[in-house]
Amino acid sequence: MEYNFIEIEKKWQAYWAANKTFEVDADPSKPKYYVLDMFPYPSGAGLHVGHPLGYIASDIYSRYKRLRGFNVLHPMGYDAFGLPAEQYAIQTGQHPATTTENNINRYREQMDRIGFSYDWSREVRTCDPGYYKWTQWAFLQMFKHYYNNDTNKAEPIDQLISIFEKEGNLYVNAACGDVAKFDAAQWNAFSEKEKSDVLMQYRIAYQGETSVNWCAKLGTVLANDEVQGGLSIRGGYPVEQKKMKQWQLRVSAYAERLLQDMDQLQWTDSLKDMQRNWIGKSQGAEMVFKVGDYDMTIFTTRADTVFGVTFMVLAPESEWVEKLTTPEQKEAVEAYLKEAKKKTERERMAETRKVTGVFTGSYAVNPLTNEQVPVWVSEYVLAGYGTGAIMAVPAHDSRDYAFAKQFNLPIIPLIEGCDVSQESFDAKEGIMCNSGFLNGMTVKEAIPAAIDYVEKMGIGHRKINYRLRDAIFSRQRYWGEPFPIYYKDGIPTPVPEEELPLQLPEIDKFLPTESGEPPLARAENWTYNGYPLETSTMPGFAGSSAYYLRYMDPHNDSALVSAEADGYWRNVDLYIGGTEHATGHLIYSRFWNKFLYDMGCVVEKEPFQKLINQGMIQGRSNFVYRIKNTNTFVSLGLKDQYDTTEIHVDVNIVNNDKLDIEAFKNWMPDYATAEFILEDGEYICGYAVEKMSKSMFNVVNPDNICRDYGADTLRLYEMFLGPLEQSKPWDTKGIDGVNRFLRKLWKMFFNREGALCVTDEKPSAAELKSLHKLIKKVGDDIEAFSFNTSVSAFMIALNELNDLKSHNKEILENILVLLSPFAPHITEELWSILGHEQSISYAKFPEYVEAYTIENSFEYPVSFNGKMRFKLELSRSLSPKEVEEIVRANENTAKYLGGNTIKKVIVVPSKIINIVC
RNA sequence: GCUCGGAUGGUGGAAUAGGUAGACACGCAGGACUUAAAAUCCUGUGGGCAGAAAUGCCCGUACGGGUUCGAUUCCCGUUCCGAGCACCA
Repeated sequence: MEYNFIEIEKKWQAYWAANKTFEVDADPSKPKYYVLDMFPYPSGAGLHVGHPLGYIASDIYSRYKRLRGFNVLHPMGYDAFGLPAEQYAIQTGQHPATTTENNINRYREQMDRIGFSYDWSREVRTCDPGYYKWTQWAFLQMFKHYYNNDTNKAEPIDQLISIFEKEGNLYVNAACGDVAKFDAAQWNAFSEKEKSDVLMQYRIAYQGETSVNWCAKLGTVLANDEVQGGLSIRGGYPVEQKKMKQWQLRVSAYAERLLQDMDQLQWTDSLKDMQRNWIGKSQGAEMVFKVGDYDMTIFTTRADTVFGVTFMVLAPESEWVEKLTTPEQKEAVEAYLKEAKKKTERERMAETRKVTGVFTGSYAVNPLTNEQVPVWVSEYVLAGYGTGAIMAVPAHDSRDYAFAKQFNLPIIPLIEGCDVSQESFDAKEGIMCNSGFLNGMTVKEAIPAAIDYVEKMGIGHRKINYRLRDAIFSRQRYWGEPFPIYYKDGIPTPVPEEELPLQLPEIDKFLPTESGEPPLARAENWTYNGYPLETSTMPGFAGSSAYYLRYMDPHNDSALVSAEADGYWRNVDLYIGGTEHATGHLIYSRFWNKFLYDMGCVVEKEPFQKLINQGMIQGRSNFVYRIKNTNTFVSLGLKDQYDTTEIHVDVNIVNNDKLDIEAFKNWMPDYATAEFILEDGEYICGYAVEKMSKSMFNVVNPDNICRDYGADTLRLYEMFLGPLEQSKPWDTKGIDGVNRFLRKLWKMFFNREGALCVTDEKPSAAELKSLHKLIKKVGDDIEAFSFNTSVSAFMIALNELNDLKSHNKEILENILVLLSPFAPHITEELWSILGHEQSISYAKFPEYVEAYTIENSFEYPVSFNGKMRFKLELSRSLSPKEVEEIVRANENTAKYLGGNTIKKVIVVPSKIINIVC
């Protein structure tokens, strides 16, 4: 009987689907385990061999947990709203829904071939109205809540309104924008519009004028994590800063909780670091500097350096600029502002070394020295952080230093012995000098001492700042969730919840309108009760922020997730996905979850308990070398003798870096007449590790691998390639090894005639030893996500059993169970051939028995130097005399052991390898 | 610039509460089977030296130091590579 993987895989995939093997229900009698993959955006290119890496890992873990008796929730869906489908629609006129549907079908087909154990009855698609109803619902809840800093949670905005009616906002401590103080009488006298404007400053989902990343080419704003180096991540178009009115989410209100609650998560330190960095907490002080009649507040983390302040700097966008510019400087300042405004973000970055600035003409008074220092304006101060104004200490801040050098401002060193003639001394260490009452203190002492002092003087106070900004939540695009908001006489008003979902309207063209309105403005009757509806749509992260909750209860019409389903499944135990979402999705999702937690909708504070970042699978490109101006190609080893051009060649016509010359000639018409300079009769190609992409001809399609080797081989090989979390290049050439392993396994069950040849006798000690070593290793490795070494362990065990000529049924059955998470199809087939009627998924993970793995254990009481007693546990039997010799031969070791009682010494001939005292 | 991670044979990678470095696999070389090829199986495979051989000795985990009886593993410094952030006061 042959190992016909094509038939076997088709058969069991159909079996699982027909028997609903992997569909689960909440079952309080069993412990739950929730394994989640980051759902994919279904792109037109389909899956390449890198995409399923994480899915395979999570599938192995899910199947493993089932064998361990857990009720495993393992769902999959699609992040289906997004820019590529919309851009494709603009170019071709094809509706994004159609493109998306086609792509999803393709993805599904590809995933099904790999044999995943998803519960497809729970599939979600973010573009499905039944799904985005709850995205819109969550947005409305955020619109209807504000963040109370005293209770440290989101609370209904109605409560805030009743407070306003009673006492205004005088005693309200809430996360909010810029609002003037008012009392109850003033509030009650406000018009509807004024009230709406005030409340807008408090809402968690709010509309506000802000500086945004505007991408003219895409015609939309982008979030900070969608921009990199001044270019949009999608498309790579220039992005500029622009003041616009946008919907935003008050993520910043949750900064501290997002930071604190990370401690309870089992995420990698590097990922936590990335989030900590992004949140960017810094402790410092706000301090008031007098400028004429004004009190100007600045933020600093180095209160100890106030004695070294020699100038002040304002951000160009700061409101102080206008107030402080003197008539004489007006012209110069305005010219500078105009210049700064014109620059895009990208230009600013390119000129990062160039120091620019202008003097306002005003002077501030240093509150500790009473000296006057000039106030400047410069781009290097950001309006969005702190107060948009800083005190400059050139001696101890490199940016202030560069500025001082450029404009010839004084530099006063404040730390004993530091040299600031060439560069600033930024380190927070040393003994203070030139600093009045701080002299003689270390920097670490001086910082709190200085803050205490200014607090006592009433000119400042401790303050914590975060870099984390509120998330811009509107996009000027078509293919996203519409906002359930209409404008009643200019007042943003929510569409009633019971009328959700507010469905995306049909439009004829997907471009912005001629007047620059978003595409939704093209829709006819895009109104609610005659009032205009919001024309922006929500960004990509909206739909992906709570999808893990929806999987728990995907068909519920009356709630995002029922209390029962949420109470049982709680949160994701294991989340697997790429690290690229560290500062996007993984922050937004945590924020979203915390908001729902505040509302009492979910029971867990954090959505993803354990998180594994699978590495990227890169492409391995091959090159041929064409001699310039000829059609002759020279092999790698000889190319240095010629002037050549490196050309990518399709990796599918290269085997072990050897070019299939005939295939190459047929590859492209240009090469039909190509000539070759060979080495040893072969054409050897060069190679490089690059991103897997069509243009580099290095894309390997999983469908082809499944066709040629089978899904089980693909699964094993992807795991065998290296540690899950590490990025590594795909190289098909190693795949024969795992394929051979599966064929060997198959052969152990059948004799030459193809008849089943397993035997029923009791397993031998050697067989049991191999098996139980494997049980231990595989169990430990899966728990540690070290799948590559467990694949090796299977190979070793099989080699051992082969050497023993073992066909023992009991042993083989156990091995099938152990292997079933990795290679589900072949194990199901063999399992059923052995006479089992139920799927192997219902088997139990074998119990490890340590006794089987210890072959020889001897204890030798040995005296050495007349003092020590050795108790030896040996990997083979040795005479006591032999042992003594060995110990004597390792005299240094013996010295080290002096006086201790040795419990265990593992000995190999002539060397001691392990000593346990 | 700051933060984090990494460097082991021809290749992917094993091995760390410090204890036989190179498991497993690919590739390569040789052999068996075959008219031949494929497939399969067997043997060898870090480098150097000695030996007819079994084998023995020396060197070796990016580089330089340190701790230790013993370091791929821990500490300090250097180089290179990768990822993230980027004027966050």
